[in-house]
Amino acid sequence: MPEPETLSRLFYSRPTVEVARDLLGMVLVHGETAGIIVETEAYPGGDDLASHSARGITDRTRVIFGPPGHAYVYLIYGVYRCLNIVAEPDGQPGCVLIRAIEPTSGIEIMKRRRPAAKRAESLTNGPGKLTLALGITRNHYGVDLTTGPLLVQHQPEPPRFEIETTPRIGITHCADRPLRFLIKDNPFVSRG
DNA sequence: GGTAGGATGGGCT
DNA sequence: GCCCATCCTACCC
Repeated sequence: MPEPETLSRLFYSRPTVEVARDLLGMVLVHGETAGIIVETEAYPGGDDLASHSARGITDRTRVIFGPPGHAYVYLIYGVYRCLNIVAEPDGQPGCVLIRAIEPTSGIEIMKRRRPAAKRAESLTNGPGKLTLALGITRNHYGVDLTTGPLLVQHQPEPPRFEIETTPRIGITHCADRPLRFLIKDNPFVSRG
């Protein structure tokens, strides 16, 4: 049984869409809690007006233009936090929103952090839910995911799965672009 | 089964 | 001052 391997900087230093697809099936780890990434969205920047980086470098978007493999965390609707992972080579914008995970470790801890979740499937089936369950806050803005304690690893024995592609959720600009990726028939995605 | 409305704060014009 | 890459509750089939 091989040891789980942490994804390297090179993994993230590729086109945003490729990184978004390849992150499916990887394991997101934070402390005692962990889960398999089952749903992502690509925000490639450039002419994609849905991307926060589309209007250039600001205090908030600076990390998206920096070296890949770092966390872009932001506050949404004044209430929740969304976790993104920076892609593309250093200097080019692009990040991947983690939208849902399938819990694998620390499920009791997650339940304590998510008292509103009635079923196991609702623990982490949304971007705001999974950051609560994993204990991710804006203090994680800019942290390096290749070193931890927040990191992404290969599954030792990855199962086979099909990838479904759809438009992204909850955006107004470029709402027709097929940049959302999910594991087909996985019950832990935010919506089928 | 479904959805309308509110919470709540920071980023940008 | 307006706009959100969301979630939960209440209420209605």
